[in-house]
Amino acid sequence: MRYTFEVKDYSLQKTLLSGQCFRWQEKKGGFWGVVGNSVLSVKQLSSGLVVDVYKGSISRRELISYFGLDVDYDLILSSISRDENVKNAVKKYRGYRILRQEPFETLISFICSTNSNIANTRAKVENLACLFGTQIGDQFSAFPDVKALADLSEEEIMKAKVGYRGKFIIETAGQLLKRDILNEVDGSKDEKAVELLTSLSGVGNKVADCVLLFAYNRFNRVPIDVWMKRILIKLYGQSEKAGYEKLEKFSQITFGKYAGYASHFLFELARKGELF
DNA sequence: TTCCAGGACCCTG
DNA sequence: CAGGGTCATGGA
Repeated sequence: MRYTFEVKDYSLQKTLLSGQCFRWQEKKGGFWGVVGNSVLSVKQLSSGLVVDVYKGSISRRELISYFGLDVDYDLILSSISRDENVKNAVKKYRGYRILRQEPFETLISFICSTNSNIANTRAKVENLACLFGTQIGDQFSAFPDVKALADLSEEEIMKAKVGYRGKFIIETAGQLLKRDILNEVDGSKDEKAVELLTSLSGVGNKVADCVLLFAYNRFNRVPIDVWMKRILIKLYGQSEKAGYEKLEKFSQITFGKYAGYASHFLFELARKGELF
């Protein structure tokens, strides 16, 4: 099955190799990855995207959702470009998009990201999928479902090299098995959503915001990681010891309704050493 | 060898 | 609630 999407200003490279998702790999001519239970190959055209469904099935509507093709990108860019630094970042990084990923996978992935780096996180997430997810074809695996992770012993999950996060992952999956918090988040206002997410083991403010931004597309959420903090201190005169909420609030006021989008442009540039 | 990486947790003061 | 130590793992 093949889908084509006409879209301008969409860079697969910038989007899929950014720090928002962890399972895409670039091969000759395209990107390969797993979305839900489908193995996809995605190629960049000047006029848009071509998605080949290699295994499993997925609808056009689901792809539009996943790749975030249903947003007004021009509106977002013009909104965040009112800030000069962001405007500059957008010039160099135009085409970067925020995906709309599956919440559970996003949640576990960002638990894995804590006190780690992106490359290492990718390995952990891939290990979890290979070891505990349903195999699709001979080279890919779906991300494991809630029950598959909840049922693991600490010893078993250590095989995925997730380190001390293993306990958090098992506990969080167990909590979700008892109560469908990720569904409740969907209908909750931001403050309540953060409260629900941070009630999960291994989830603090930063991971909660990543989930809200990358899985629920709440573009006003601004994950304050070490990079964003550096940016806010060096470029916006914020205090070294400002707390999380203060920095996020400042970002929302400074960058506006799509502050999360703005922060990711700055983040991607900063971590490449192109911002300072 | 030591330090650090998209932090969170737990314990003190 | 602010400030510390601690937590596996891999790469520089």
